[in-house]
Amino acid sequence: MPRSFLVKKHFNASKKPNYSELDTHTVIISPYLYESYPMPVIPKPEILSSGAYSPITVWTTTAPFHSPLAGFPSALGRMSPPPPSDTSSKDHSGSESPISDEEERLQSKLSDPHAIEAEKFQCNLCNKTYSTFSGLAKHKQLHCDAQSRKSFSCKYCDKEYVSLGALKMHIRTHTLPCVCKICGKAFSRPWLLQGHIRTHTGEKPFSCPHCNRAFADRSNLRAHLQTHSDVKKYQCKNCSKTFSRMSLLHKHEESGCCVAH
DNA sequence: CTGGGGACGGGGCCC
DNA sequence: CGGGCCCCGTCCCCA
Repeated sequence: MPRSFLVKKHFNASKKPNYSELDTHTVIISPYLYESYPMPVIPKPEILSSGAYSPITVWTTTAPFHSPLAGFPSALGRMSPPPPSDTSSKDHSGSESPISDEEERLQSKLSDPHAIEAEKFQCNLCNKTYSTFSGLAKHKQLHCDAQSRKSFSCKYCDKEYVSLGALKMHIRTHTLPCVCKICGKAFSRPWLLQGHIRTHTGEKPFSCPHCNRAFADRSNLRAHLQTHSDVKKYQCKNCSKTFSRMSLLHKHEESGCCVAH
């Protein structure tokens, strides 16, 4: 599911949202998120505290020798498939399996003590080194990972974050503290509100260097700039036609070009 | 139908 | 740690 459109569906009935309904923020938020939280919901400190904080439990994590974030679910970032070289793409569903795999790998090296000597097992968190993998694994299990993999869970949905700051930022998307004084619409962040206010004022601070056309939104200018480019950003794998927007490429693909792979 | 614009949302990064 | 900004992305609408 697209990440940001639970919110908007409520306005589908008409072109322009009826903000008069926004006496509370209720309309903005998908109701199922708040079954137990009658609106308006003001973010309260406790949602960030112990209840939401659940250490360890989350990461069934990946490659022991990568960054602590290596196994972080894609919720944190753009969905990019793991590099093929990431052999840790084994099934991590069982907490023991990664270790077992590594140990298995080591077993094959046991015949060559020099290899073991050369391959120090270093904790990527505290830089301690171990001569055996199991030593490192034990260390990580008991010390570093347990501390580093703290997760901060959103009280309103099931998202989890590695930092409190990230969680707080996310929670704003539920509480929508920035309210437009003109129409009452609420936003998660001040700059989103700023952009919205431009729709009232007509201010368009971003202008195209090629045609001087002005835009209220930088992203829209960026998209517009694509229209001046011969080779656009999104290319069809089949016919090499390029498109200024991903959505246009998708439409193109769905309309038939790439159907018969 | 297609291409483009408008409005908006979310995570990450930087200061 | 928090705010501001950037970048990427989506949906909707219209010419």
